Amino acid sequence: MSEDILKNEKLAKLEWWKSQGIEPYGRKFKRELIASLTPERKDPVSIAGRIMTIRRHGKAAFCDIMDQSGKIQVYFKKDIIGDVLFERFKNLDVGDIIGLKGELFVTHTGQLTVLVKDFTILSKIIGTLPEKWHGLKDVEIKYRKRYLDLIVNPQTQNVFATRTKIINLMRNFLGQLGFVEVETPMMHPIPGGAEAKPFITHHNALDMDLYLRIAPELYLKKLLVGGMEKVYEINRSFRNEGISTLHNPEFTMLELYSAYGDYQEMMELTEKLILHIVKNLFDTLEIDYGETKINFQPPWKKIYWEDCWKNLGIENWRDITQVKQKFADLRLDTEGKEDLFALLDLLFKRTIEPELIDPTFIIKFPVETSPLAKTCPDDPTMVERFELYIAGLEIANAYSELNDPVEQKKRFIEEIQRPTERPKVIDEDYIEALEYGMPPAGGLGIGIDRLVMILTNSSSIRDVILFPLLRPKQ
RNA sequence: GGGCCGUUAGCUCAACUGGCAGAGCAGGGCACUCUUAAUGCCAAGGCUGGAGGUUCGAUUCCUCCACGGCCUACCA
Repeated sequence: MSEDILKNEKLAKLEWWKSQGIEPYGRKFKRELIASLTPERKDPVSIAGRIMTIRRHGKAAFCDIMDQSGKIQVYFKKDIIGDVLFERFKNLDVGDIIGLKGELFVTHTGQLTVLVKDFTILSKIIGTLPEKWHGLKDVEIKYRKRYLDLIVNPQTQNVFATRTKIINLMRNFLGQLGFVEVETPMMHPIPGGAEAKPFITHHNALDMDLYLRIAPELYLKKLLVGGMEKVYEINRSFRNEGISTLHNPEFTMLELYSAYGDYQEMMELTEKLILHIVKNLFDTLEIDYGETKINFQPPWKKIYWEDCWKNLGIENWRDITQVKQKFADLRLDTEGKEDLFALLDLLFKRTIEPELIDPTFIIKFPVETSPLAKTCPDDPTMVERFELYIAGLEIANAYSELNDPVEQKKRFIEEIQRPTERPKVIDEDYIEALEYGMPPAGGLGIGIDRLVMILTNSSSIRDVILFPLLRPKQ
């Protein structure tokens, strides 16, 4: 059956409704939530929702009506609603949105059902819903037409309800600790706060190029200078890089800063925050993720970054020949990389990262990889920083914030001297802010999309973003 | 950007080594006033993602293109 024919049949029904003097796209309808209905209810009920199935039996029919709270069976009976309404009922389709009034009863098979007394059409479907039994499986259609996915796949509703819950749990946890939620610019004159290729846009009136933010970090720390001591932003950031099961060009992070704290405090906070979420979502601290089980039981494992290399048998990770030798020993391809940190990063990804299933903090990183972090008091070549890994995914990144403006400027200069596709500009505005004195602070970033992936057992970031970026069809 | 795989009816899927493209659901008609993947009967629905090529003959083999998936690269 071609799509046009199906559509024309629906359009004919639409015309039928109009010919009866009924507007098939209705207005406000006073209704109660389907999930609130219980068998004890004796008085008339009023509900609205989408028709998901119709089982016609000549002069009667059963339908399932779904609203966001749930689904209930309703019973249309000709000798109850009369000839006129029953004729209207015949011109309803699966997918139509209706409002109805009736009384609850329980069928012979024990199912709570609304005996319809009156109903009205609120929105006529013209398209055709995907099949009721198998649902919508084609991932391309799921992403492009997320509304269809949401209508027919209850699991999808679940994932996004959980996503919202996670973010709400973050907000109430942080609120209780006295953190203030703020909003900072998403259009930056100079991209900063992370090492990533930015998107460029243009402001006409000011005739200036702007960059979509790659991270809110520098603005949030200006707020620390201003005396806002505990701030966070649940931020959409944008990175002009590849797309994968772990990367969407726009993604959501939690970034927070706590004055007079440090990375140790951030580690405790991270553990408590994620445990707060896990405990509220599940009855257990052990959850399934794909084929593996993740155990969130605290305290979480802590491994020094430097020890990762010792454990691999690399005596001195700064010796690039030892690092290259390890690649050779493990028969791993260096993929043409020559830079020490690029090689270490790759080796970490190949050998260590996949093993970090239960939440694990990797602690203290080389200063070269962390231009915004404070160095360790006992070792100026390393910084007070950690990354949190769960299920082999990098979930969080935090450090003791560098608040020395002179040191910061030096680091920026070193940074732009390394090869990068970013504009070679130092954010003097940020340096100037530091010159007015930023309190020592701990800062933390958590990848919300990835955390949601883990807590909803999703294998692709696209499954936790309502409208992931796809190339336009045709 | 590279490699591999996929694309068949509105949806979910078949079609062996090249031989008339098939089913369930949805939609249409008929019957049916407690069904719930309702049931029974009838009819319809396709340029097999697009463009070329090989062949008597292509959903099937080859080339190119489009879109997607996985891996990989880029990536704090």
